[in-house]
Amino acid sequence: MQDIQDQGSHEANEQGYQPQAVETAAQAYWRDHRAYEVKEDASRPKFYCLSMLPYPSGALHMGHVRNYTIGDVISRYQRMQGKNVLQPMGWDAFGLPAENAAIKNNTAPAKWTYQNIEHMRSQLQRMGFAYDWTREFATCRPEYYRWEQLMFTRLMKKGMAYRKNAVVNWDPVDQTVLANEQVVDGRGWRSGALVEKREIPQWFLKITDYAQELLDCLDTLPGWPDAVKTMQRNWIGRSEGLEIHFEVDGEGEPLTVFTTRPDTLMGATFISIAGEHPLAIKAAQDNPKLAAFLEELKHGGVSEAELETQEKRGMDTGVEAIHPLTGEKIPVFVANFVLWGYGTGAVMAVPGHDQRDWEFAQKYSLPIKMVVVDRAVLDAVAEIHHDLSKGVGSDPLRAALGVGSVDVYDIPAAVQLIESFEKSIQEDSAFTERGYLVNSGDFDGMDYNQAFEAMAARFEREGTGVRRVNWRLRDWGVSRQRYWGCPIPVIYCPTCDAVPVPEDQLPVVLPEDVAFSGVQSPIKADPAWRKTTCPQCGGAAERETDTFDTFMESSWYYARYTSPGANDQVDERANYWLPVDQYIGGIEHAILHLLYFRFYHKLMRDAGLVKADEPATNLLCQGMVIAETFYRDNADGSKDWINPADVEIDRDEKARVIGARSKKDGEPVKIGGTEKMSKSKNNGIDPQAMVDKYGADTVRLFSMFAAPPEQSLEWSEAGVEGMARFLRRFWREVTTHASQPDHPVVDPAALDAGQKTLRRQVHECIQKVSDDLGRRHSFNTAIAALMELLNALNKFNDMSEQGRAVRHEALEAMVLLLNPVVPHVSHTLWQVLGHAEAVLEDQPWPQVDSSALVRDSLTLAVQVNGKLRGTIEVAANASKEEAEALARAHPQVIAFLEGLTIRKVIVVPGKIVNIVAG
RNA sequence: GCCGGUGUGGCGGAAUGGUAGACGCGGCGGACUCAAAAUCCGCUGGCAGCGAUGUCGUGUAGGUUCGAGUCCUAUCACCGGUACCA
Repeated sequence: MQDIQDQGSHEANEQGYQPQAVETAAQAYWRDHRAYEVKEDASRPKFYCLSMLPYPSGALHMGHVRNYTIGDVISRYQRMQGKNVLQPMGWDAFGLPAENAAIKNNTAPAKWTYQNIEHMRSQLQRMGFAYDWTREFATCRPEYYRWEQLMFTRLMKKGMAYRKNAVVNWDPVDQTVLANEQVVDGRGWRSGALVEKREIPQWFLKITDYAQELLDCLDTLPGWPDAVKTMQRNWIGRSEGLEIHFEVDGEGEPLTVFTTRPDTLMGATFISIAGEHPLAIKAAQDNPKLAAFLEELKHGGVSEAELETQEKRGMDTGVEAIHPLTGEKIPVFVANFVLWGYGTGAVMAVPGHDQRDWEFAQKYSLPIKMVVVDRAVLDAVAEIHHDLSKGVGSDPLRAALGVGSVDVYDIPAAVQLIESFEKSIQEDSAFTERGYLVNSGDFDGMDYNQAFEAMAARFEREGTGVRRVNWRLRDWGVSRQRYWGCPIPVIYCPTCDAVPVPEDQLPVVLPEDVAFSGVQSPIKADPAWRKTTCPQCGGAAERETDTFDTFMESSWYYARYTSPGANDQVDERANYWLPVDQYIGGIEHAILHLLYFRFYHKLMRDAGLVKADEPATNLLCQGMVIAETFYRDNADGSKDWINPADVEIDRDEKARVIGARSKKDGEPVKIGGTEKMSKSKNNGIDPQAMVDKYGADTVRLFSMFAAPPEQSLEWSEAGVEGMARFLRRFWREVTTHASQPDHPVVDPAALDAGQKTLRRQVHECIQKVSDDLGRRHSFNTAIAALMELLNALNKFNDMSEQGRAVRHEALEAMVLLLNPVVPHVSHTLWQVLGHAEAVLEDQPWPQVDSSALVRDSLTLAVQVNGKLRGTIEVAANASKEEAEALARAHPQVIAFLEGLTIRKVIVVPGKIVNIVAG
């Protein structure tokens, strides 16, 4: 054994670092030893590390490489801590791009998808990720989606799934429903036709039933980023308010509005309703102008971004509502910013105290009333009232305020203050802060909370309104009018209506061998597929031809990995592995996927399938991978994007970038800025090409080193070369050392000063890398610490016995510390250092020897008035007084203190001495 | 529009209220070489100065603090999401 290793290290030394050979050998070893296949083991703590599964779009991109390298580093690190680690991988295989590719390449979506999976799987394997491949699945397989269909039928029976009409983007030329992404500037991306809104019946899951729990449980997730939790809170959007009924002239039914600002009710000067509101539709029947306006509102897409940024427009319906407090008649407008489906589709408009209403009122010359003021204005109002009445306590406003002690009155000033406040509401902008009520009769002087309570009590007593908790969150629409998705397991019967497909008839299988033109779904076009019999009455019936939103599959895949082959959605094994200990994926999933994922987990919990309340305890959101863009202008004004791999950079004498040239023709190209890697800007860097050129370890190392995980990562091939250089230097350091005939053991008592210093650096490095990888997930600084240690080792030329012993300890530690990031290199160098072949994740993680960390002296910074003036060396155990005395004696300090008196000295032990003088 | 994030040398970034720029890239100088590549050594925020050193400096404008890149207020720019892209 020893001979073989010596020979191996000798060869390694001669040839240097050969990434392709090293990686092939390590991967073969892991495969042969089934190194990353795991089973439930109650005797060991488990760790479930999950990266968001990829959509099989064709080839791995750098975003995948980054995501999965982070997951792999955490997985390998946790296993080296003795955990039973599950790290699975699979394919989010249904989706729109397969349909687009099918049209473009004239292949069936299924075939295209399976080919992509084959290719991308081999790419993942080439990266050396420690996955348990026995648990792999693709979500487009009936073995997977049958359980999702089963869950849906259970939810139908519980009343958690229901059908209602909902608005979609309709392309009138192609006669299809468009995704929001397929609507560009209000037009269909292929046909170019003006998109219309159309209502069609669709299936929904009652996520709103879980709104409160989804909100409350965020507080039980300290391991989730605050940004994600805040976005989810705002998305769920709990608000407490009042529903107020406005009687409408000539209508039996009152018009109901929801408001979170009932305190501003007296300032309501009109009502805005959505175009889809029944009142609007009715009013339009004998008002052609209004009918034309409603028709116009139907143009354009349905996305919130589009609706909220369009110009605010409206039209008077001619209908008048009666203000419930004043009895005044106020106009009802149709407005394009009121959304049908939020609240009641009608809002009371208070232009004085809502900016959007204010702008609308300005545009349509509607009255603006001031009913809420700040404290200073309220006091001015009170003073005037006091002066006029001269009676203490006779004025309800004064009573509410408790203003009785004001004895200096300046009436003209008070009037001026009130007038200028009112003028600003009339002319500048709405006053939207909470304040105190004026011009509101009995409610004058009240603050927001008092007014809310008083209004609520009054309306509830009179039966004209009610307290209501409103949610921004809407039920999850899961129907898609597309082919490449999981069929919704419903049968429509003329007598029994919508019937869930019985369990013994599941799965409803999507045919894969189809011709796909892109205009219509093959299962919608095929009457034979549709035709079936009703499970209840046995009569002729038809299948649902819509498919599920693909977020449905990605909402429970994490649970299926725990229970391969289970005869239900999951089995008991799920409760061993769940919840996921570390989930990793892009920040773009902060709301939709991660909310559906949490919701679906609660559905499974309430079906008795899993026990935990939340699916994942820790979440890491990694940033995008970006790259420089380069282009040339074409004659027609368009741009010709040139891949960064084909461009050379020109610099001036100060290394500033002054231009770029094509490697192909040497002619200049323009620099277009750094952007997310994309096909459209041709700035994608192919991971495969990088792995072929540098090896997987170098690519992994760069993607972990170049930026902290949550930030965007700029790809730089020069940076990649730097990583390759580091690995070559490390390789040389280890192989050179290993070629020594013996490897002595460290004797701490026998070390000289230089050896002690190096050993301290080694143990400081172990401490930092352990903390950075395990707790902070600060991979870039962990790698920087290892680079620093290699630089220190490089300068350490001590060939004495203890010198070699310290070096040996350092190199063994480095091989293990680097293993999570560059597992192939570590696998090989571990043997070079004289160990038998092993799964390195089963080796214990290096431990810090705290006695090696002890220092004799420390460097303190010395400041005068917070500005650095020098440093002092103090004994490690020096007192504050000793540190202060040394600082005062520093020549620079003395110079800066000349003519000043010392007022205070702040000593922070081990850090700083700050002398405050003036 | 709304919600969330980011902003530091020529570039990627470090600094967990305590010496701003660790580490890497790029650049400059040198060694080795017939030469080049690779490798190794040294220097490298701006301004002033031979130098010691001084001074300015973390998007912008204020504030809190003995001390702010870090905390607070306002503001600008860019990025992500915005419910049918995944």
